[in-house]
Amino acid sequence: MNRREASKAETRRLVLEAARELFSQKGMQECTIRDIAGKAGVSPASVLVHYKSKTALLEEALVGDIRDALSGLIASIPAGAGLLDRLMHLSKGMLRFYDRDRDIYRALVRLTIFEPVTETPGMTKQSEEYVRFLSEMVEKDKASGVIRQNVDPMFAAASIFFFYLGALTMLFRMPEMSVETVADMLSSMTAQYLEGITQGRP
Amino acid sequence: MNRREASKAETRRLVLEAARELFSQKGMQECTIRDIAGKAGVSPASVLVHYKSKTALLEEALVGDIRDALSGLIASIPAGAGLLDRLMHLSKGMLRFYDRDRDIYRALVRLTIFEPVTETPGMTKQSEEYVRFLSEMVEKDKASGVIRQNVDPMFAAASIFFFYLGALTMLFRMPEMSVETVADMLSSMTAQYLEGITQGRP
DNA sequence: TCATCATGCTAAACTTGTTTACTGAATAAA
DNA sequence: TTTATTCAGTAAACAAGTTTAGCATGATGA
Repeated sequence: MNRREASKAETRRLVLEAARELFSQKGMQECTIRDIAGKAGVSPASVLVHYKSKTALLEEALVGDIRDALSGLIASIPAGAGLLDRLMHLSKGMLRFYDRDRDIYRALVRLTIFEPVTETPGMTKQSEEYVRFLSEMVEKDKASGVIRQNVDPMFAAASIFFFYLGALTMLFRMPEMSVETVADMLSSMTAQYLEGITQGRP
Repeated sequence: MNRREASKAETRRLVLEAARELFSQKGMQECTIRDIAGKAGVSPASVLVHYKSKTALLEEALVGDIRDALSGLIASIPAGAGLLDRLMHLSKGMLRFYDRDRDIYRALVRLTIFEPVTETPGMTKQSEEYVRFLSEMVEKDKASGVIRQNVDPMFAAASIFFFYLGALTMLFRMPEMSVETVADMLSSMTAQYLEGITQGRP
C-alpha cells in the first residue's frame, strides 16, 4: 500500500470511527457532518470524499453490527425446535436488536428501504442474506415433509420476510409500543401463516 | 367567516393548488418550497405558515387522490368473486395507482411510513381504513364459512396488508420492475397465505 | 372613533447536506 | 534528478428546508 493510500485509508477509518460514536450518541438528525468532521479532525468536505452522502456513511457505520446480529442469531438457532420457533428466533431477535436503538435504526431503514438497490449495497446485502437463509430453511423443511410440496420456497421466504418488515414498521412507527408486544404479534401472524387460514383444502 | 379567515383560507388553497401542480410536474426533490411559493404568489415562509413542513404539504397534496383511489376500488369490488380475487382487486388496484407516478408516491411513503402516527394523520388514516376494510372482509368470509373459525380477523387483515406493503416496497425499490410483475407476485403470495403452507393440519 | 390586540404574512437569517474550484504533496515518467 | 501528473484534502460557495423577529392589517372593545 502506498503512503498516499495508507493515509487515505487512515482518514477513512477516522471518519467512520467518529461517525459511529456520534451517531449512536446523538442520533442521525442531531449529528451533523460538520460534527463528525470535527471529531475526526478533517474538513466537512473530506467526509464526503470518503462516503458519498451522510446516508451512505450511516449505512457503513451501522451495517457491521446488523450483520453480526444476524449471523449471531443464525448461528444460535435451536436445532431441534419447530419451524415457528426457529423463525421467531431470527425475527424476534432482529426486532430486539433494532429496539436497542430505535431512533438510529429507524433513520437508517427510512433512508435506505425505498432507494434503488444500487444505492444501498450494505442494507440490500443484509436483506438478501436474510431472505436467502429463510428460503433455505423452508427448503429443508419441505424436504423433511414439514412443509407441503407445492410451496415455492422463495415466495414463502418473501412472505415471512414481509411479516418481519411489517413488524419492524410498527416498531418504528409506534414509540410507545414495546418490542415484546410487536414480537408477539409477529409470532401470531407467522403462526397463522404457517397454518393457513382457509378451510376445505385437500 | 371573517375577512381574515377567508383570506387565510384562500392563501392556503393557493399554496395547495400550486403544490399539487408542481409536485406532479417536477417531483418532490426538484420542486422547492420557493418554487411553490412563487407559483402561489406568496412568500416561502408563508407556505410553512399553512403547512408544518414540506412533507406535510406533500401529504396534503396527495392524500385526496389516494383516498379516492381506495374508495373507488372498494366500491368496485366484484361481488360474487372469490376471496383472493376480491383482495387482489384492492391490492393490485392500489399498486397500479401508485405506479402511475412512482417517484412522487415513493417520496411520500418514504417520508411518512416510519414517522410517528401523529405526524402523518392523512396517510395513517388511509392505512387504517384499508386494514379495517380488509378486516371486515375477513370477518364476513369467516361468517360465511370460507375462512376458518379460529382465525383472528385483525391478524389476517394485518397479514394481507403487510404483503401489500412488501409489494409496494419492491415496486418502489426496483424501478425496472413492472407493476404487473409485482402484482402477480403479490397474488401468488397471498394465495399461498390463504392456502397455508404446512402439512398435517386437522 | 380610537386604542389595543391578535395574527397572517414576510424578509432575512440560519442550518446543514452537498458541490466546486483549487492546492500541495505524493507518485509516476523522463 | 527533474518534470509532469494524479489525487487526497480543503475552503468557500451553494441550495433548500426551516426559524425568527417584525410589520401591517384586520378584529375587538371601550
